[in-house]
Parts: sequence; structure tokens; C-alpha cells
Amino acid sequence: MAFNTRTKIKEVLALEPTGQDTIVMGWVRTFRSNRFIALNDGSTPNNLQVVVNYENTSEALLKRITTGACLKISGQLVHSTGSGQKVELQASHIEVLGDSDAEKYPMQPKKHSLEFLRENAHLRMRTQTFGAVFRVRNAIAYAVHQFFQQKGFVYWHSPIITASDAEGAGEMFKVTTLPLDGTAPKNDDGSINFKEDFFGKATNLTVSGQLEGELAAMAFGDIYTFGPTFRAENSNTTRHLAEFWMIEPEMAFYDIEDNQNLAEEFIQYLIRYTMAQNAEDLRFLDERLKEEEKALPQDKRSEMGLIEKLQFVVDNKFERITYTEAIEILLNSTPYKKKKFQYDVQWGIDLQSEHERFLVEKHFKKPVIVTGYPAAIKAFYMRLNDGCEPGRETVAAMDILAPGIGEIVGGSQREERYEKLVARMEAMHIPTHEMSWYLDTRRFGACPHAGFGLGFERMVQFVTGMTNIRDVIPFARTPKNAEF
RNA sequence: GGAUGAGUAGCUCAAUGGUAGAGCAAUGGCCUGUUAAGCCGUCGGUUGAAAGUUCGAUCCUUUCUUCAUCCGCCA
Repeated sequence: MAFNTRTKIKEVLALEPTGQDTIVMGWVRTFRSNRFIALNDGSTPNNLQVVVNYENTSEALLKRITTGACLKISGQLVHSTGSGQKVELQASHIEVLGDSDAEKYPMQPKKHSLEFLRENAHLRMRTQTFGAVFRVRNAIAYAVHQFFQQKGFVYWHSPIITASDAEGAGEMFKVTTLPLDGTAPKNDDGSINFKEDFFGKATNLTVSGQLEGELAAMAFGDIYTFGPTFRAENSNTTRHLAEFWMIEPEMAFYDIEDNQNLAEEFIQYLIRYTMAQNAEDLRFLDERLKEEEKALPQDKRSEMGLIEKLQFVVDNKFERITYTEAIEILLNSTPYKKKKFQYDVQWGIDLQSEHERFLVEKHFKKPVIVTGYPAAIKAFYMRLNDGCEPGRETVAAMDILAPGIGEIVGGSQREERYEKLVARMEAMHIPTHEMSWYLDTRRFGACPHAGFGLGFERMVQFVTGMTNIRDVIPFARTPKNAEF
């Protein structure tokens, strides 16, 4: 006899109650008045109210119905006379599958701070907020595949361990089996002899699958990667993780405009999908955000509610400006004139977060795509724009800036012209001999192509309204923290 | 890596240079159609760690540590 005879609570709540026999299994959120169990099984943010006839239930069993306990309950589904819900389950039999010592269980039926829940990340998904966040995360992940698969993109697995340290996207985690106690084999000059290491060379965890993605785009046309990515940067912010997930599509025969079109359509698709599939979760998160912002002074509150914001982003084209235009806007801005910016503005600077925030949150009040950055501040593989005035060379780069998040997408049209690419690599001291496999794409059947990277957690942040990136990944890896 | 702020009961917070208090939770009893918090009682803390100043430190100083926020790096 199979054990899984339950109906998921999401389905139960949608049923027309006719007193039908129903079996549910889930975890106790609260037990009120010795009579009402709020039961949740993770299928929905909503709880099922289970009514216990305490007069016919043993004292011993009642005592075991505690917050966090796992129960199997069979009973009859009936209309609820209470005001908080449409249906409820009149319990006829309750079985405790797993006790939860109320004295020890950290989750209490009350509001906890996000900091506390972060420290209890192994249990926080049992809360309404994190249940909603991670169901939304799941929906977005699924939508990523759906979007690209519908367009005929090939899901491509770029390696996680890489010997290339030329990807130019920051510090990398070393991968080695050599001993760390100082007995590792050395070269004559005292450096570690990686020829003796597992891979016979120094290897790291990937910071990007892009370069390998480009190889695949030269075979399949359109591909995308979606996997974990690692950065060993000592970044302590609400939008950086040492281990995060990134989606990197790479398309042959795309120029920078095609690239922008795809990225915009992609982001809007993800939001639209989630709004359709996880309406309940978003409603809860919307409410949560409103509650939370009540504590803030008026001017710190969001102008739009979460759902309102998402609808707005789906309904409106993203603003598209060039880097040069962005600089113009900043130079003419009130904060610049009143010297409110901490960092100076002039053509050639990398846009600082305060500048990006001004453009996105104050000036345009919508997502902004900035293109045409100075070549000097961007990566070697980005395509040099033709016809630049001397000293103002730009590349076909694009960043998508989202309100409250900042950079959510970074991408570019790639430099497909062999000579120009090699010249840039040499200028930027990228070892071309180690990258011959990459340069081969430019030797054999090169074509215009483009791609971008979307930070998956930043996307989840944007959709859920969670302000700290550590709250949208199950177990965050950040400097000094690899708990769980 | 830099700046700022913060670590007091399981949680959320309060307090004073004279060795700490509330609400919730837990727990015992009473109650019983409730929507986190019914009523009465009980338990609960080497005030993040170490050192220093002081007759005396949770409070002042230093170092360390952890966390949060902002900045830098980016997705």
C-alpha cells in the first residue's frame, strides 16, 4: 500500500466542499485554541484550516500538535463558518508523522526578522515569505527554459571547472587536490608546480560560461547556459554572492540591437510567466512589502507596489540610451549641479551605482538599457564600434539597469574580427596563446554574434521585491559564510 | 577591501557607571469557532569574546569577532 495518498493543499483549497473524505499531509504553522490547525505543505502560501474535535481527541495527541510538527490528517472537507477561509477540514484522524519539540523549534508563529531567518536558512522555507520567494524562484527558472526552448535555443552546459583565468570577470576560486600544508610540489622558483595537480594545470571555478557559450553559438546558432557561477570577490553588498546562478544566452547573427531586443523580451517574459503562475505568492509578497514599508519614512517608500511595478515593467518598453547620452543626462542633473554625487561625472568614467540609480529611479523611472560604453572600461571580447572619434572609442556593450537592483544584465556584441580581437587582447595583456581555442572561432567561420548574462538571483530579487540577495537563494555563499 | 551602525532571555526590544526588565515563545492550570498574540501562574540571562580604566562596567577605552547597511568589484 503506497503511502502518498494525500491531496496537496493547493488543490484542496480550490475544491468545492461537499464533506468529501480528504487526506492531507503537511507541517503545522500554528495550533489555535486547541482546535484549529493551520496546516501548510508548501504547495501554496495559504494554509488549510483543520478543525480538531478536542473533546474526542486524547490529551497526549493534542500535546503533540505543535508548531513545526508534521501531520497526516484525514477528514471531511466542509464549508468553513469562520471568516478567514472558504473551506476547512474536519479532522477524523490525525497521525503525527514527525514531532517538533516546541521548546526547541526556532520558528515561532510570529514575525521573525530576515536576519534571524537567514541564520536559520534550513528552516526558513517553512515560512510564508520564503515559501513564496522560493516558489517564485522555481517559476522563474522554469520560465527561463520555456522562453529559450520555445525559440529553439540549445541548452548548453559550459564547464564549471576551468583552466582559463582570462575571463576577466573577477577573482576566482582555485580548484586543486594539492595539499595545503606547504608540502605541495614546487617549481625551482618556489611557485606551486601545478603540473602535479589533478588537472595538470592551475584550475578555477568558472566566473562565466560565455567564452564556451560562444563556441557553441558558432555551431548551433542560438544557445543558452543556466548554471552556477563563482566569484571570489570580497563583496559585502545586498546584491552580490560568491556562488550564484547566471543565464548566458549567446546568439549567432545577432548585433547589439538584436541583443537588446532579446534581453528585454526575456525579462518581460519571465515576469509575465510568474505573474500568471504564482499570483498568490506575488500577492503575499506585495502585501509583505507594503507592511514592511509602513515602518519607513514616506520618502523611502516605493512609489509602486510590487505587482504594480511588475505590471508596469511588462507594459512599457525599456528606455534605451547610449553611454554618451547617459553622461549628458547626468551632467545636466540636479544632483550633479548641486554636487550631490560622491563620484565625479565625465565621459570615460564607469557609471557608479549612484549614477545608475539616478538614471533608473529618478530620471526614467523604468528599466534602462545603456549601450556604447567606452572601450577602456569594458572587457576585451566586446566589439569595437566603428566610426568613433579618436580618443572616444566605444564598444557594443549593453547593461540593463533595473530599479532597486542596479545592473541585472550585462552583455555585448562580440568582437568577431580576428585582428581587432587579438589587438585588444594584447593591449589588455590577455595571453592569446592560452586562448587559441577561443580565437579559433574567429579563424574558422566567424560571424557577427552577441550575448548577455542575466543574474538569476537579481531577477528573483526584482520579481519578489526582496532587498537582500541572500534572501532569494536557499543557502547563500558570501564572504565568511558557507553555512548549511 | 573601505565607511557607518549594531551584538542584552528562544524571538523582538528596553534600561542605568552601583551586577538587568517588558511583550511574545516555552511551560503548568483554566477557557474553547479561532485567524501571530484568550485568562492566571511559572521558567528563563557569566548583557558577542578578551583585555584595560574604575571601589564597582551591560554602559567608558582598546583589540578581536559576527551581523546589518552603504560604497568598490559585478550578474
